[in-house]
Amino acid sequence: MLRNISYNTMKPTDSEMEILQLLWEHGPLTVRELNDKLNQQRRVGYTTSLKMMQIMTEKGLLTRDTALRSHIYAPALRSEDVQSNILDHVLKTVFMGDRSRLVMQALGNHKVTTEELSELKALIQKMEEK
Amino acid sequence: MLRNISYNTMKPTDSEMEILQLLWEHGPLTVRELNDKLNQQRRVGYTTSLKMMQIMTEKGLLTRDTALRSHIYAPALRSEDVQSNILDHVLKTVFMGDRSRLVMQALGNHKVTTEELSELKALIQKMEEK
DNA sequence: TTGTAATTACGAAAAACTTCGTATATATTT
DNA sequence: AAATATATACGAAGTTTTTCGTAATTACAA
Repeated sequence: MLRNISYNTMKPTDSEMEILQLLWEHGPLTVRELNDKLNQQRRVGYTTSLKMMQIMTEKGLLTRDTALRSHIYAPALRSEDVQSNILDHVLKTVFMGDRSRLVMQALGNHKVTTEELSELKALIQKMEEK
Repeated sequence: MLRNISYNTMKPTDSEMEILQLLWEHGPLTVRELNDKLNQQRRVGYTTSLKMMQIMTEKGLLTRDTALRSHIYAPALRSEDVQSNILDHVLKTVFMGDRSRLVMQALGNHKVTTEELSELKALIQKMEEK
């Protein structure tokens, strides 16, 4: 079956995100290694992880090195790019494009550390300069 | 078939979000009315909208008034609550809980209006006071 | 080298989501 | 009242996602 490449690539499912997060965090892994880490979070069969990673490779979410018997998988995209695309999608579909409402929602109702606050102020400063 | 109530209720699918957005925007609607509005965005059959709305009612995403022949559907949840829950979910699964990174991502790479900037500064002000 | 363990490939079942056809009931019109 | 239009209910097909079993292949160990 043919799988989508470009558009859907940018909004992985929750299960795909789990795998991507582990690869971003730990670097390229074999199926065995990834499945072990995944099983520290929840129970998943080995062939399930294998199949997921094969499909994600078809979709262009992962790349793999087949030089050795145990293939080594890596994310095909930078985490920032995937994050940015998902956020854009949420912005459109959930917040109807109202970016400041999204930001308010993200900040409001939660305590923000002083460190985060100064980061934010710095960012705002930089924006005002332009 | 049994449908999930509480947890999945809070993260509607994209199609469900389309319907919720229209109801939040225009208030309670009949299937006919909603389907008409939906068809201003894309082509959807009447019974498709009907079925979606029935399922969403089962899930607890919508309520309906069956007093008249044409049932009237309304969102069961406030948009802020759904937005907040989706954002929390994205925060966990996509940003690994790093809230300030999410905010930076939402602000960065996009031009922000001066109006949005002052809103933001006001919010930060309020946070610093606590 | 023969058997055991580990790996990939493949297919398919199960579950969730999306779409719509058909049947049935209810109202409206002529 | 009969024909026509409109609504809901129901079932099911088509898609996508998730899960895993089995077979085939490759390495390792006795």
